[in-house]
Amino acid sequence: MADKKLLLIDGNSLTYKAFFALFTSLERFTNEDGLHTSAIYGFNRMLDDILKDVQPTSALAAFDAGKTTFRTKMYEDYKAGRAKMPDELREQFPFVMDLLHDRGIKTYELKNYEADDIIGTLAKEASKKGYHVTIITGDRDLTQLCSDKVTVAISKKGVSEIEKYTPSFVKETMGITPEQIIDVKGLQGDNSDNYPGVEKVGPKTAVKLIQQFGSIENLYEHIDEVSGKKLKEHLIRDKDQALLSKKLATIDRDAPLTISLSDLKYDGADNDKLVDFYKKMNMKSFLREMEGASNQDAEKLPDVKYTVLTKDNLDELDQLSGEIVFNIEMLEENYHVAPFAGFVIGNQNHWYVSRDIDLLDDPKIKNILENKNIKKNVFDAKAQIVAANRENIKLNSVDFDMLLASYLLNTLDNSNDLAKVANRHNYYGVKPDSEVYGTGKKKEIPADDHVFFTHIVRKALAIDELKDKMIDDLKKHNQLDLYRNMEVPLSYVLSEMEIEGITVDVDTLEALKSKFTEHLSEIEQAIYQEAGEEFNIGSPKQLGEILFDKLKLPVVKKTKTGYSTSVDVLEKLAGLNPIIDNVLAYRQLSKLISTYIDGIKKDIYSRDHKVHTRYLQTLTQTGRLSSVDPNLQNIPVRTEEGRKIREAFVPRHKDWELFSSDYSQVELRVLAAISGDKNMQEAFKNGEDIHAATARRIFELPSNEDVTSELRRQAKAVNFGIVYGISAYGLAKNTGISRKRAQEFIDKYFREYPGVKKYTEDSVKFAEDHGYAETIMKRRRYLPDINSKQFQKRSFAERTAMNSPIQGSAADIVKVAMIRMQRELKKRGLKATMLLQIHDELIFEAPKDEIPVLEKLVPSIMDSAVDLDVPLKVESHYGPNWYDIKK
DNA sequence: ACGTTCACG
DNA sequence: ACGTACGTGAACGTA
Repeated sequence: MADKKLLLIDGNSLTYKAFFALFTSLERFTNEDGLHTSAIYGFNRMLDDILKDVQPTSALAAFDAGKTTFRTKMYEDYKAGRAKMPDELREQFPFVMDLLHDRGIKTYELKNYEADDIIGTLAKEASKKGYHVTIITGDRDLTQLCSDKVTVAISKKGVSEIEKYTPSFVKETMGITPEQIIDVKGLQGDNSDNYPGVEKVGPKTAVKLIQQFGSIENLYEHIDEVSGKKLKEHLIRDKDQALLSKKLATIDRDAPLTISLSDLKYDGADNDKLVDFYKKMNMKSFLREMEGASNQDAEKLPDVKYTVLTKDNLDELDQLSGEIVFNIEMLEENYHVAPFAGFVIGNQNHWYVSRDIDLLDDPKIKNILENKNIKKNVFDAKAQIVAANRENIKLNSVDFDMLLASYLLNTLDNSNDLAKVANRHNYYGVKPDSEVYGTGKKKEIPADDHVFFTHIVRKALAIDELKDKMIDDLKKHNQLDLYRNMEVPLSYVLSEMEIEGITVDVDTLEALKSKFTEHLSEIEQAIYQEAGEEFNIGSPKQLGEILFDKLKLPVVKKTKTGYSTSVDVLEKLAGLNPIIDNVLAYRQLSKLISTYIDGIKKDIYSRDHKVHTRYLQTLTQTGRLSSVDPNLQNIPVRTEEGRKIREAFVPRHKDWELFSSDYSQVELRVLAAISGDKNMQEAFKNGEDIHAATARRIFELPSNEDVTSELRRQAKAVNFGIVYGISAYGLAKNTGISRKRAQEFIDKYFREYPGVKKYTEDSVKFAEDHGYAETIMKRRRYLPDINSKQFQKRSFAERTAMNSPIQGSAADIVKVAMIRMQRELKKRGLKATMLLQIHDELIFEAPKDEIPVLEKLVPSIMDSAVDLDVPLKVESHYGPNWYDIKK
């Protein structure tokens, strides 16, 4: 006889888990009746995985029967004070049960008992009868049911990750046996179930006590052996509570069930009903999977018709007008150099394709692409503009960029794979690139014309199909202005900057390299001397062994894998052994050589001696840009040696100069403006040094007294802390002051800047209510963890809620300035060219005689980019290279 | 592929 | 009791 396998599903817990895992996507999961379906969807995903994994012969889903249970009789406040279940979740429960029935799984609830007890009772009975039992839940407390016959699978983050607990795994992760979980819970209590345990005893202490004494009962028999006077007092005083809490935590394994194991046979789903259910729920991906499973080769992707373009049928394109989809297909991500695989152009009346990119150069196509009256719909406008430019075509009038729109709607929906983005917007008529092209070494353009052309046409069709809906969604978010007047125009600006590139002088890099290399080998020898042996200094592992095992330096911090040897650790050890300073110098030099000399050299194009970075416009969660291949936003500046790297960045013509303008304290000004804090606004309006002004306030210095550099430094740290979403812990750690002192600073700061205090509270509240944070230009960042029960997750989301509007609004401002700047340069016919953006700084190259113009023009455009209640301040510098840029 | 370290705003 | 300052990218060593 086959193995008997029972699957027990904690219905309530998994539905909850699924709902919150997909919380950010709540609005995406609805059916035609307006029913939310996120929890149903997530639940089904988990169910799929666990059914595949376990292959049960019997199954049951248990649910809670209601609020009152035998536990509320024992303790009135059990689970009291819980946040009310959101309506969007409550409405989904009946459908989760329907789903289970259609999938052939019974559901069961029992008055006065919780789902846990049903599961505990059946698990006990089944293991006696020789079943292997798997319990799937989101609740760690159920691990108390683990045994050699019972595995508890806990769904972790998301809907797809689970962790399986066996008795040995419980021991390993928690340090106690499954049976002891209730003892630990008895001592520590449970906040979410609202019972107390023993005062001042948390998880750490509870586990330690139970490891020592085995159980609560035995602990109280040997109460005299407990070390710690206060601890003992608390234990004695709260004894009754501890025993009660243990009882509350204990799952009842003898509940009076009215069903038996023989009722739970599992024979798989009722496929017809399930198809109907998925249709009703608008769950196309599950439908497709079912259809795929029943009919392997008939894929339910749209059939597409297309014409293969040749030199001889280009006249047909005349019929294209109004708006078209256009896509040059590239399999590599760097569109400056990626080989072209082919292209698609057209609309739903007619698609045209070809592998021959040179066709684009024919006026019959070129005129369409350059025609400003024909709207272009694309996926990743900047990539398409740059790619078209390689064929000497100006791709005018991009109207819809599916990637950009998706990113603005939700910064997390920014995959470079069109199919993934389409799926996020409930469109499934296109395969992921990986399925058509393969991945890694095997990635290639399909040799079969039909396979390749069908795929790129389906991609084009997806863009066309999704345009109206996504534009409409932008409207609903109030983001149409952000999309049309900021991000799309910016794509053009960035493409021009990338195409232009910045010149790098290789000889300067080489000269620096030989200097650095010489210095490096001296330091290397010194380190070997001091260590008494040769080793790989670049290996944190070997370095750790030398410093902490051989030289016996004190261990300050550990990482997951061993000793930490990071800068802040080494700086604490600096006085103890001269080797430390040498290691720091070694690290700095090898970083400069590998990343900024050898690294940059790899990215220089031989054709023009320039680097052409790509700005990623749809990556960061705040709205900033990032820069890759190479990253030009982190070229060294803070140390003199590193700064020298900047000598190699030069204007493209002799006698030209580099010109740079940067915002001064833009983030603090944004904070002053959006918080409305009068005191901080006043300081900026009076042109004060904000860090000094802050120091005067928090240290209560007379207004005419000079601020010492030390006090200014401390005030600056607090200002930074505020921008990052302050906590006493973080401020203390970063500045080296005590946590108490840090808290005093923060308190004083908030008294002096009450508007800022209100801002921090309001921005958290806004995120809690709306689920996202927002910038001055309506850029959004969703914060799913803002209502998390886990302190760490929630705290992080709260800091993000404070920081994102600040960092994001600053990013908005720079973007506006860039667009206006580019227009102004063109309008005035200047030769000056915008080359780089480094978050709060714009860098140009220009003939010397245009420098006086730029000195006036750039700051005036930057400081008037937006209208705030606080003035923006801009400073400018120029010189013959990026290093010698001076006032 | 992942973690650590370090470069920038 | 919890234990992180916000946002990035590249190189390297280790698995």
